[in-house]
Amino acid sequence: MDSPNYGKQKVEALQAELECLQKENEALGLMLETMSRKYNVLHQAYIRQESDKRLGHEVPAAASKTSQVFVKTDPGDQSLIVKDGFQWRKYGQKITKDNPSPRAYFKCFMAPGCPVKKKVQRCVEEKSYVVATYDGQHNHDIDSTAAGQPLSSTSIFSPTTSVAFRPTVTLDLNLSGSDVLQDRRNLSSVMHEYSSSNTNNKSIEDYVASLTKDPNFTLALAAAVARSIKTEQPDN
DNA sequence: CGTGTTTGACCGGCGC
DNA sequence: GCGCCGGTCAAACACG
Repeated sequence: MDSPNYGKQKVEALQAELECLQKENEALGLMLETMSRKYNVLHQAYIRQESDKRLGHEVPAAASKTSQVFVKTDPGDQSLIVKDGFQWRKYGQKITKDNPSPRAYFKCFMAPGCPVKKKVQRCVEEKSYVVATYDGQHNHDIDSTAAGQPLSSTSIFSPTTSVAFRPTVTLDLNLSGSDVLQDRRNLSSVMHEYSSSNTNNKSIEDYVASLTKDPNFTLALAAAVARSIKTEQPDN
């Protein structure tokens, strides 16, 4: 068992695992950075709203109707299609200054007069992710039969406030009312609970059940979980 | 031929 | 006032 081949295979396996973890870490770092930026924007907006309230001004509620989700896709797939259970009609596409990838504009047409729009753009730093920004609230229910399974084959991270849509796989990383350090703790807490086999948290089990449907996510997560368990329990 | 997508033109907001 | 940029419109085009 201690043959050179066995050692070589072990090194290769560890290198592959390390590479996998590095990619995972890059993606998580990117999301964290985005969340931090979002938090700063939201915090400034919150401060403005509070000062407006003190001055007796009415605060518009429109700001709370925007959400942003990260969707893991095939990096080679340029379609910018996010299956979220709603029916969207593309009405425009633009190249923006801050991102060489085109931004696509969609309107919801599942119900007449539905005001919801979304913008979909490939993430500038992590090409395997697209960022979908939802604007407005649906005036109708989701039709799961209309557009295939909603988001079940993709990995979703929702770093901001959520609107009334139904992601199957959503890590609620709502930033409002918390600080960045708390979000870091929440993120690591989710990963920790994920790695603990004796958890009684039903929602985590639901997450696992949903995420295991995605082979890519399962593969990457399994490596991360294994690494996490080793770190937590070096004796084992 | 009907429906959905593409893409250039246009418009309005914002910063300088 | 001007220019830049993001968002929207609508005619042309593609496809079933």
